[in-house]
Amino acid sequence: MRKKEEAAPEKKRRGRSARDQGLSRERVVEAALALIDAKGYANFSLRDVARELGVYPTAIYWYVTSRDELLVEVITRALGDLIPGPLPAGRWRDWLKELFHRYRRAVARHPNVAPLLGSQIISNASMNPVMVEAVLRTLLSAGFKSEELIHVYNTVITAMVGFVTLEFAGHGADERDEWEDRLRVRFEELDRDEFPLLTANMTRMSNQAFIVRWKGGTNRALEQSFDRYIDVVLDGLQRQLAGDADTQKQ
Amino acid sequence: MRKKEEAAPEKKRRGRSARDQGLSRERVVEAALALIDAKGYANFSLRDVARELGVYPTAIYWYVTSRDELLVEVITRALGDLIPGPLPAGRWRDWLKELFHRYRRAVARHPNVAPLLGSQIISNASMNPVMVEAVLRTLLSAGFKSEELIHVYNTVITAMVGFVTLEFAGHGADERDEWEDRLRVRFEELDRDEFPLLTANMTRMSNQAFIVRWKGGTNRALEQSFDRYIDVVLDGLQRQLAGDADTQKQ
DNA sequence: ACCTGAACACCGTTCAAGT
DNA sequence: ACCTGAACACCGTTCAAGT
Repeated sequence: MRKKEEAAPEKKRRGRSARDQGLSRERVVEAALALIDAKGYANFSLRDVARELGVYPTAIYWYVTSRDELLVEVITRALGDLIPGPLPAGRWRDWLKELFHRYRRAVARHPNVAPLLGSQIISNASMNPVMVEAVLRTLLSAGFKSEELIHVYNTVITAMVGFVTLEFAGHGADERDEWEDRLRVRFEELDRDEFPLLTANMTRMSNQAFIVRWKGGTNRALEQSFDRYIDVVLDGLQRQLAGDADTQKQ
Repeated sequence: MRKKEEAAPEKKRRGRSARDQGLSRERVVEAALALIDAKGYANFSLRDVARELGVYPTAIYWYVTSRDELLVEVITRALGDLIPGPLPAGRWRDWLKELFHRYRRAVARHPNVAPLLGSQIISNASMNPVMVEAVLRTLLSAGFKSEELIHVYNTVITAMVGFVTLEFAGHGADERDEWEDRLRVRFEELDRDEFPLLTANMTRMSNQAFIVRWKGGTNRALEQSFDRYIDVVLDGLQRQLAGDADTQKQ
């Protein structure tokens, strides 16, 4: 064997030739994530994964039942372990803060998966009961009552996912330049009388404000905003907690 | 004319036969949104739009330069006008609350566009300078300083988009049932000792909590959570405002 | 058990041609 | 100006067949 490498599915054997000791679910997921990292989600295809691994497209289906199932697995792998270690009692704010930052760092490492987060099947699908349990524990220890637990929980998940998704789910690497130009032009054309605040704050806002920015968030520009956002949410939660205590006393 | 309806591109002339007085950009966008509403974003295709309008797929390109451009237009149409009317000075909380609710109501009317919001090209692309300007005006009138304006602005946009995207961007109508079953099974299998809080709060959380819920948010189940979330954000913003005032006095 | 190989029913988009 | 019609280079997925 290894005499007649006939290159049936156009074996390109790039890098460390992929077909070494057969496929596995892990190798398929790994290849998929690598491709999304490299070429963006918009250009992702199962057939590319197969090409990369040097097999026929249909071989993938032996390890994964559909494209969507593969994507769920990719997300799970990209996010990794998010749960902070246990913290001293009363430090629930720090625990949540750490959770949010871990999430952001994970997505920052794989910005091209962002379009899949918070939308699509994936948000529900990659649900991790261990994380849910840990968040609930933290919130109860903070003093939230179990009637309101769901709502506070939802607030926390939104806080974690919402900002970062918006931040990184710009356009794929390819389309970026094109959109940059279009947006820039649109903004330079804005009337100063009609949009006084927007034009006045242009320099400050460009590339740092959602909707207005034209670069994807692969850089650290929005980290400040993220921290401010987290503080707002945590302050809000704490106030609600204080409010509960008040109504309890009455 | 009208004698030889040869049905070239399989004219199905469903409903009020589509080809009445020629195409237009508006009719294309309208048809696209209607299709997404009816069959979900996952099943959306340009060719379907053409079929619906009784024309060849390539005819679409006369009114729209690409699939993505069409989608941007669809979003814009689905969201409609979000900006609340002017409110008495000092009522910035109410103004923002109204903005958030308008956004949620718009998405609730077209839940299938949710996967496009907050992710994809679309968040930036459908940027509306009028809205940006209005938000900035409200925030400045609330007392936020212009150095921190961007960060507060980003917080507001996240608050608006994040929750609602998560809420409605479940699975398309088709896939829903399948995922329902899988998730339900996963949860019924959870160990009570390993996940005490999760299993104890099962009844309360199912269908109401992100990640845990298996039904898409087409119903009103999460509206309560949304209102709580909004309060948290607004409380948080107000506290930051108070904090600013304090440091200014020192 | 694991993968090939052919085939099906689709896509978005380009481009020349018609009217 | 507006649309047809053919064509290109792709898709995800199914299923029988090989080893």
